[in-house]
Amino acid sequence: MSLSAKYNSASVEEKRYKQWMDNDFFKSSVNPDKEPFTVLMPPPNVTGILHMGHMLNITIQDVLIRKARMEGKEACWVPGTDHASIATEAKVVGRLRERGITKADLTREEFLEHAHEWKDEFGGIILNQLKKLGASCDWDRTFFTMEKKNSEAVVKVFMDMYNKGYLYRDLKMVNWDPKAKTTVSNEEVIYKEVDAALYYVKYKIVDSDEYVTIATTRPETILGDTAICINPTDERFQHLKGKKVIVPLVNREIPIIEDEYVDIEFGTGCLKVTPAHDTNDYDLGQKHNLETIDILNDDGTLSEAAQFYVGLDREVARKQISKELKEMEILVKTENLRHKVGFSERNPDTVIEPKLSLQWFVDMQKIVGPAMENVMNDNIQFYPSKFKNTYKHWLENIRDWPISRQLWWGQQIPAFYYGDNQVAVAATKEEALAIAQKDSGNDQLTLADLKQDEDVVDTWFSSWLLPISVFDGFENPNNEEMNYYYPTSVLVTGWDIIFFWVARMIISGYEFNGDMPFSKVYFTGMVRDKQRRKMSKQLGNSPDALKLIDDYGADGVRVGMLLSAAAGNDLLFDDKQCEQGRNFANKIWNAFRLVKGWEIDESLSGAHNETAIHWFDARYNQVLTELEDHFEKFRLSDALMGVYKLVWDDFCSWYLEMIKPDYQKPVDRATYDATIVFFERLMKLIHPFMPFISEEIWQNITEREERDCVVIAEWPKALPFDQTMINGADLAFEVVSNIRNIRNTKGISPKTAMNLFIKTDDFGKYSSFEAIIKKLANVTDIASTETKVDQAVSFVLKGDEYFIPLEGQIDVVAEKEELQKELDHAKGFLIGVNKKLSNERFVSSAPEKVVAMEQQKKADAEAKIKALEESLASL
RNA sequence: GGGCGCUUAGCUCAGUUGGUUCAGAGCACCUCGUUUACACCGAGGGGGUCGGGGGUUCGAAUCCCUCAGCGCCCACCA
Repeated sequence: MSLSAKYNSASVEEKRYKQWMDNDFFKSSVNPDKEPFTVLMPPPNVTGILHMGHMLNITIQDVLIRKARMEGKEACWVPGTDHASIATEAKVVGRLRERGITKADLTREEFLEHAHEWKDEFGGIILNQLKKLGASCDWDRTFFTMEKKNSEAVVKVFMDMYNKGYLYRDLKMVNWDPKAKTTVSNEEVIYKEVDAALYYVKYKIVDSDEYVTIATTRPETILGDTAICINPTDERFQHLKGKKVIVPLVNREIPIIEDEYVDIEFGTGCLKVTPAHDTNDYDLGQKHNLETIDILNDDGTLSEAAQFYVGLDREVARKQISKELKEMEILVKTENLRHKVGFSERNPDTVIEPKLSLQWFVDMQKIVGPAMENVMNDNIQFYPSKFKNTYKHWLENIRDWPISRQLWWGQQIPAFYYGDNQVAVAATKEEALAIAQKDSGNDQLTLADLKQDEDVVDTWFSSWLLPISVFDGFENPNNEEMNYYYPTSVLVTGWDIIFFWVARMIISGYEFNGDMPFSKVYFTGMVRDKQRRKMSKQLGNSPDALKLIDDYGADGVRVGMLLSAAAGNDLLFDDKQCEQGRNFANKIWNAFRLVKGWEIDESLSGAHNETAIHWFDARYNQVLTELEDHFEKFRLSDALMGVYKLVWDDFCSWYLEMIKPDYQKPVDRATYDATIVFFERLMKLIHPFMPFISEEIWQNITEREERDCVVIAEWPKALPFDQTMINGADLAFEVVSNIRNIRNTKGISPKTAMNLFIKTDDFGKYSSFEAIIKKLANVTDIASTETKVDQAVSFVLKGDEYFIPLEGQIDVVAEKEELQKELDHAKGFLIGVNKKLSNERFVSSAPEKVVAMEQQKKADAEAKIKALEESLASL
């Protein structure tokens, strides 16, 4: 069989993924004999496409799931997609607009038809992309947040919370997205610093020729002013108390009120109050019984109530009004002001308006208790733990959650109104009617008297239930799957949705199922570009994920993502990292090619390569031990790097070079078999990180049964390892490196054989490594020597002295210089060690181990100095 | 305005309770190499007084204080 020198990822990936699927390796069912390992995938938006954040997130989950599966756990990874109410609706509206249709022209039903059409067209594309990455989900469990099971959960929870008094409907200041024309929660508002103008406008005082000047960034809201406010302690404005002013343009008389809230230092010290369009102003309005004039329509244009500029967008109106004020000569001046303005998370160019609105809210205070406690006491562990602080801060200051959205794409609120704004909350209109009749004592009410709330719930009101709803825990509490899979094992998600999702899932887990939804949370960082900019479509700095897979292979991309992904740290994405991953795959592939090319000579008997085999076995177990520790702490990049070096350095550079037969010579059976076993063991370690190439090699390194796949192979157990062997090899490797270095500096070809003499107290310790040193450093003979060797280059390691005779090639002067340099360094080192050891306080306070170590250092240094001095003297 | 975090080699970062292996890794870089698995490679090598200053200690990248710079989150200042 002839294998290409380049690993061809494309031809392998599809074939192997199909094999796994055909054998149902990713399927999971309740199995009491096994420990469950459950992961709920943070569902990507149903119409989304794969981006770098998904790649990172999915890769990490897949690594954890695959390892757990190999460890014999019942690995269950539940995939799904989110209906993403506001985002998807925005996309659908955009598409309709392209076709010349506006949402207002459609009925709810018609609109939903378009939305479903869109979903059917684009939905699920992303799930297929995840497969390309190798995601080993139980696809039979694929959920969609708007499917029946999840919708019913939402309705059930809504009713439950309403009945418990955790939900209420109220007229409050909310964040309004004028583009999507819906309320959004605080978490959906992104504050950005922008340069704005601060307008100074004077208002005429009633029955006086005087004016009072206010400062505002939003002159258009003047039309909704219902008071001017001063600080009662402000010396400058004592004479204004009890007076009234006239609002420009609309010529409305409004009072001057007093409140401590006003900052004397800011602007003019006079504040105009617009209760309908500012949270603080609203509070002032409540406190001082002010009229509320809402001058904005839902789409952000001025309303009839504004009287002027009706129908004009507020931002355009601002400019025109400021111009008009100037013409009226009541615009005193404008200043530049840099301040923060809230934008919509989903429509990043849209400024969020504070708006007074009747909405459904969750009274969060009533349900946060266990969520706080169980994270703080580490019942639920955060990785990295620093996010506990962020979490704590948010919970401590938690606000009520506005959950109604003025959208159609989503779960419609199960509230039915009748009579004089009375409400019945129920799953169906019929049930609502019964409640309504009972509550109102009016059995004349009919279905026609009930009207269901037009709004839908916030997307997150559906996703916060997922850990329970995906296992049908609302419809059938305590069902078999809930009992087995819940709580899930680990949640892997970005820190940016810690409030949106993580915190709320924890709250709902305790509230609705009495237990945590997961025991560990691994927070991934944000994927940024080399300049630390967040990857985004607008910037065009996000690479095409599928193209990356084409270019570097899924395994290569996974390695690329993982190498720089310490938990919680943002990672700076660079193609270079994927290239490294691809190169690694290629390296593995070629090691495989080498071994596959060997001929076995069954007649070669006796001990061959025993040391090499014994050594690599020890190293393998050493690295495996470290690996388990890294996994324990979710240090996946360290874990991968450990495997990377074990394969590349220990296995390829040392082990294979040690045992490699001469050109076109056969290998003995024992060495061959040991090498195949090592390959199998290495493929197991690689598999969670690089599933495809590990499977391909697993299948081809030896004969396999149909279902004998590395994906379900048993994860190796870390065994005790021979540290003495590892130390011995380290010394031998150092000798080899020193000799190679001599070749390099002296310009001696690796093909020129040399001899090695060692001056040591214990020549026996080299016996195991003699053959290895000879082979790797191209040394013909290794001999012990009592004295120094003339006409030789020397080096010293751990008190032993090594000589390479190089007659006629020794530059005595240069050699002397080098030895002298080394000697000086050793002497300096010795002085330092002696100083430490002669310090009584050090000797008496430091632990014995540390002192002993220093003494060993001293002995080593002394031996080295002695050897160097001898060499120097004889040159 | 509150809170959190960061500053270690050219770049990205590890350094767990202060003490073998503490100054590391990967990449990049330099030199050499058309060696019979791999140039997506091999061999070798050079880079940092751990942001500045002070303190605690026998001993500090690690603990404390302080200064400087950077990043993030939360919060209604017009």
